[in-house]
Amino acid sequence: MPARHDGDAKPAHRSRSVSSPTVAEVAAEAGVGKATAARTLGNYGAVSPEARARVLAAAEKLHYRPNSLARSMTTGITQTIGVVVADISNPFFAGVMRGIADACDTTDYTAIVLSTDEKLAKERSAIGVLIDKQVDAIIIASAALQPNETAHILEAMSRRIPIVLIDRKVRGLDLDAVVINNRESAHDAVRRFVELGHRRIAFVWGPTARERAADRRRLLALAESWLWSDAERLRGYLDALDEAGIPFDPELVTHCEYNEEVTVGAVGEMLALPDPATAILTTETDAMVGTLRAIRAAGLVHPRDVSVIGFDDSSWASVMEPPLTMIAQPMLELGRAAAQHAFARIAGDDGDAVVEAIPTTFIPRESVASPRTRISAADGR
Amino acid sequence: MPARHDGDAKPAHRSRSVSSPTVAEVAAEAGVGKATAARTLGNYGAVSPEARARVLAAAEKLHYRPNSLARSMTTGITQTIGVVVADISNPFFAGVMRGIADACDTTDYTAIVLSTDEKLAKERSAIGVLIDKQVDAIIIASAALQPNETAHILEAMSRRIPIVLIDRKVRGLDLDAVVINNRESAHDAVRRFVELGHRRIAFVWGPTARERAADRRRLLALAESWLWSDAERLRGYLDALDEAGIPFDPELVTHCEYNEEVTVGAVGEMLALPDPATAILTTETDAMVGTLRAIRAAGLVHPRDVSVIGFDDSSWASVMEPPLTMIAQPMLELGRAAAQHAFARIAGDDGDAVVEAIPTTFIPRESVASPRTRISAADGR
DNA sequence: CTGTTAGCGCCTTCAA
DNA sequence: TTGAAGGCGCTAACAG
Repeated sequence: MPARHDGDAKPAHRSRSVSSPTVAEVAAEAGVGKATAARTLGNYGAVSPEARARVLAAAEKLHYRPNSLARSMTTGITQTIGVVVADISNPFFAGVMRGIADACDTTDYTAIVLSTDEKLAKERSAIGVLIDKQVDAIIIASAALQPNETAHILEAMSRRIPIVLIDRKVRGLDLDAVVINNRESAHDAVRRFVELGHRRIAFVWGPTARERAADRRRLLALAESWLWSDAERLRGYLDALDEAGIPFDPELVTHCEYNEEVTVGAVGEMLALPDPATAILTTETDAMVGTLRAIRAAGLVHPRDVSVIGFDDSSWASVMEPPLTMIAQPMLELGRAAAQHAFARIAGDDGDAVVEAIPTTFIPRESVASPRTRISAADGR
Repeated sequence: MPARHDGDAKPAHRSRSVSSPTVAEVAAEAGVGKATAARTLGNYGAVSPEARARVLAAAEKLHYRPNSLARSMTTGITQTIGVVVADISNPFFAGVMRGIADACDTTDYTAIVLSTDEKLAKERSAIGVLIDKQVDAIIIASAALQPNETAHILEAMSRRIPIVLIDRKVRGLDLDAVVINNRESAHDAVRRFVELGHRRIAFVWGPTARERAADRRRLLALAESWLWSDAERLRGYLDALDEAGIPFDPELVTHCEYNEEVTVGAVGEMLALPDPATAILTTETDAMVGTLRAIRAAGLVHPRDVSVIGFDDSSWASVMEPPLTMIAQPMLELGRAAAQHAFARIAGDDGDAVVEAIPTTFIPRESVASPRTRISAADGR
């Protein structure tokens, strides 16, 4: 015990170094007990105003900053929430992240972000990292489709970490979720096409097709194996078709595999049909960009030859010629709301899981018009 | 000392609960000392293969997971890096963030993101948060312009936290920096205009003007008070003008205040000049979108009436009619490179600060052409 | 209201 | 190589 009887060997060795002062040092400076200093510095417990003032003054003088690691270790609270998304560079998730970040710095929380590229393996390891980091809550846009793919989420739940789903619900998971009203939004867009007289309405969406659904029922069955948000949009599309008594035509539902090039080809075929599409709803930016390229490649012009509406507004949409009618998603609100739910759970709220559906905003511009007479489209050029 | 002589009172009370097993528990299970278990679990020190195997088996059996907080507290290493940007929802920073995140999950680091909205106050508090969280390094796109605005960064440096600047250098700070070759990129773009015969070349950029610079020298002086990256682009623009012997005209340098609406107005004026701009270089997305709107509002068409080139490519640029010629920034590479520098510093590299300039990619499309004869532009419509 | 005394789970001397 | 013991900075439980 060499340093034992040399009372201040260690303090002396460190107190003048770069490292921050500790509660004990502040207490000494203030002439109070360690606990009293700790109480005022961590503001908990009760301290006399007088002692409190002395401690605060000492802390100020010594430039005291609490060691958050030590604090977290004893309290189990890290003031950190983990965010798991497909891709932080995707404008949608970037917007969501911003919303979460805003909510965080209002409440002195801090956010850790992890991207999964929709890969379950990466998602699993992301959850592992967050558990190890002992985040106080997790907000996740999960790529899990089936209940048997949710083990990692259940694991986090079993450790009593509050979890909030964002953008997508996951089957079999009874958790808070913040989503947009996908189904209604798609339904509404298609209805607008219908009202203008369109009957050949196409749906250009993300998921990769494993097979081409021959009929409506089959398609809906397959939808179970796609991201919830995509499936909902498909349902909305079908809802509107039903409502208008328009039969489902598999040739008008085109998979773009979340890829612009694939979209160009797929939409090209759709436009070359004997009875081509006269209106197109796209579910994401790449799909819209690909669709526009396909329209142009076919020598057509929107909205004269084809009307288009797309999910995910962007400032670019307003300078297209003509400007594009879009469905804007409230990304910031989505993120903020998710964070609020997370905070509520952290605070102890153990009520039933709540699903919050935030509405999109329909932004009418000029890419939608009545269909041209079929004749001109068939032999026009 | 109530629990003192009751050897396992506490362990018994917790070992079967939800909390993870500790090194001590693993050690007990493996029948070795705590230190030996700790050594193999934290893989440091030397352990006999035999003991090691037993410990690993025990850890496996008990589902041991190290408590990263406890580990961080004793080692001072958090395996976390902090990222401070203006706005994580801005596609540029979102891309940079993705690059950083990719580098992080290759190296088992984790990233915390904070947005500042270019506000120094928020930046200061962000740095404070990161210091408190004890991140191992900080990557920052600082809004600091003058050496006297860098106290918070110096503070972090004094705590020996490695710092890497990204996107912008900061005057007075001798730190690693990863940026793009702004000046050369702008110079190159303007030179292309010149080569096609343009003489009335405009520069539409972000910063808010405090005053309208009357001449070249004054403008450069003012540039000191703008973000480094913006100032560099301006210099590149002026370089090209000099090279071509084109006199600087203050009416062709328009401030858009990072705002689309402002841009529309400013560019509108520029297009209404007696001797209007025939080519425009924009420094960011909002500026480009605003410029396109202004061009259209003036009843003009690109590139016939005005040629345009802009910084920050986007998939939308390719579907504009005609497609836009753009300067693409390597966002992912920027992020990755910054992370690499951070890791190197964490690993102990204490060489001189290095500035890495990553080149942009010029993407020629169809928004650039030779200027029309002045006459038609002057009284055309 | 206050100070004393224990830990939190880990890494790290140190002596064996 | 190994184990015992001490300490990181903080909160928490308990007397006073």
